[in-house]
This record gives sequence, C-alpha cells and structure tokens, in this order.
Amino acid sequence: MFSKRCEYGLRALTVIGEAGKEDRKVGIKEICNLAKTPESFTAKILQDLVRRNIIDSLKGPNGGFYFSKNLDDISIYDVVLAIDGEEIFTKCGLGLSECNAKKPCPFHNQFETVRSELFKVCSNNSLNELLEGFYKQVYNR
Amino acid sequence: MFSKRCEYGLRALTVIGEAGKEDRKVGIKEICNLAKTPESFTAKILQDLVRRNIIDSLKGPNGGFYFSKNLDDISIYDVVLAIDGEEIFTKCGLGLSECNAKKPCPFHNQFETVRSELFKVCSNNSLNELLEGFYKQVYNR
DNA sequence: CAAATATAGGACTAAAAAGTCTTTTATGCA
DNA sequence: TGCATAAAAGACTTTTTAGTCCTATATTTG
Ligand code: SF4
Ligand code: SF4
Repeated sequence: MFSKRCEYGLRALTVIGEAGKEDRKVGIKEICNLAKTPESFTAKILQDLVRRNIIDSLKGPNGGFYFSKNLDDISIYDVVLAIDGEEIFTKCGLGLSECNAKKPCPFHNQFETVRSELFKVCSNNSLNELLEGFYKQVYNR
Repeated sequence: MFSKRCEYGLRALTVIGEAGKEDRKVGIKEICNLAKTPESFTAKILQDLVRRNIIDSLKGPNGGFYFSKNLDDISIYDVVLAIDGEEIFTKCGLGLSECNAKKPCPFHNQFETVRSELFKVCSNNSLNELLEGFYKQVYNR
C-alpha cells in the first residue's frame, strides 16, 4: 500500500513526536534504534521531510530532528502525500489512465469508495493520534 | 495499489473473456494489441495464470488462451490473489509486522475497514462483470 | 577560534520489479 | 512425416526502489 520510505518515515516521526513532548530533539541514531529502521536510509527520508516542512532539524551538539508545528495539525495524509505523492489516493485500481470519471466503468465508483475510505483514515488521524496509539503500542512506553 | 503484472493481467483477461463469448481462443499478439500491454511481459503473466488455473492455453495453429471455467466463477480477487498474493488484503498499512490484531493500535480497525472494502470490491465482482463494464467501456465494443 | 557533534548532500551499491529476446516444445494440418 | 504456428521456458536487460557510505556544512561549547 505505502512505500518503505513512507512506513519508515511515519515510524520515525512517532519517535520524534514522542521526544518532542519533553521538548527534546532526537538524533538519527536514537530514532532508528527505536523505530527499527535502517539508519542512512531513514536519514534521507527525514532530510526530505525537513525540505517539505513536516519537521525541522538543527545541526551540531544538542541538535536533531524536531517538530515546530503542533502534532494535531499534521495528518497521516500530509505525511503520505509528502513522501509517496497523491497516487494512492487518486489512481484507478485497474491502472487505466485512458478512461475518466465522466464515463466511468462500474468499478469506478466502487474503487472510489475504497480510495475515499483510505483518505478518510489518513486525513482524520493526526500524528498525535498516531503517537497515542501506534507508538505506545509498539514501544510499550 | 496493484502491481503492473496485475493490471496487465486483468486487462488481458478481459480480452480473452470477450473472445471466449464467441468461442474463440486468442493469441498473445491480439491480446496485447487490444489490452495495450507489453507483449513478452504479458506472455509471462499469462503463462503464470495458466499454471495457476485461471485460464487455459493451447499451443499450435488455432491455439491461444481461453477460459474453461465460467467467467462468473472467477472474481477479481481470485486474479489479484494469483498474481500479487494476499498482502494487499491483509498487510498493516503502517508496515509493522510486530504488532497483531489482539492488541491493535487505534488504526488497526480503521485500516481493516479499508482493506475489507477493497476485498469486497474485488470479491463481489466477477470477470464477467469486469467484461461488461470495463472492457466495453475501454474498447468501445 | 578550535574541536566536537550532528544533519545535509552526493555518489555510490543491492535488490526487486518491469520488461525483452532467443530457444524449446506442443499442436494442427497438408 | 514435415512444416507452420503458437505457447512455454529460460536467460537476459532496464528501471525503480531500497539502502549504504563518505564528505561537506552548520552549530554548540570550551
Ligand atoms: S472507469 Fe474503471 S477503469 Fe476507468 S478509471 Fe474508473 S475504475 Fe478505472
Ligand atoms: S495494530 Fe496498528 S501498527 Fe499494528 S498491525 Fe494493526 S494497524 Fe498496523
């Protein structure tokens, strides 16, 4: 469904978010140890998320990755969109670029339902909710 | 969502199914011309579908690919399962193999909804319905 | 300012998915 | 029986995704 980049990104963000609750920046090593993601690869993903203004970073001692936005204001959708793009939310299930919504095949509306359900899940849940649920579940914290 | 293999496979099957209505076997060239899929690649996919008993084939003159089953008895799900496997219908959206349904995070049930919606679309529609809808739509036949 | 620390950037390698090409095997028909 | 036809099989190449590693740049602190 989502790419590895996206999965790793989301997991890394939960670690950053959790640390942020104690106003702490986190380094890539700590992030990857907890999130269980490959270090260099995750670093690239996070660099990307900095560029796309999902997170911020600071170099040097006591530096690391952190959120300057409120976690409630960043949805899963925002992250997936930033990393994987909109395709998963818009692309036809049968991969047929030729046909359009004006003259849809019977599946069009049915796939639309699936896609919009996915969109709902992703956009109705913020990173804060991901933290409360996913993070605590997975890391037992 | 689905792999190229899966998309091409489904498209090719519509061509084979349509020809089957006039009791005709179809060769790979005709299939790929209509379905607009790469020939050698599609051939591999169809070989696979023969092995998995979705379709049958016959070599030699007047040979080609054909269905021996009734199109009503083959669902989109059957095809996706044969080509892409069950992952898309079962895998956690966050790619976390560690956690399970017994102690689910808040997203688990939400993703479950998406997955089961996808399953419903795929299993409630047979190749026959794909033909009636998709094929006629796309090829204007 | 210098040394230590941490992210950013760039150039890689590895693995998986997508796609091609050439040879072999089975079938029908003259 | 032999030739034409069409799928099957196998060995490739290409592209994309995943992942690594090394160097440069920014920041803190003594
Ligand atoms: S009409 Fe059918 S094939 Fe075309 S984009 Fe919609 S779902 Fe896909
Ligand atoms: S509990 Fe959450 S993270 Fe775990 S498998 Fe279910 S949806 Fe995925």
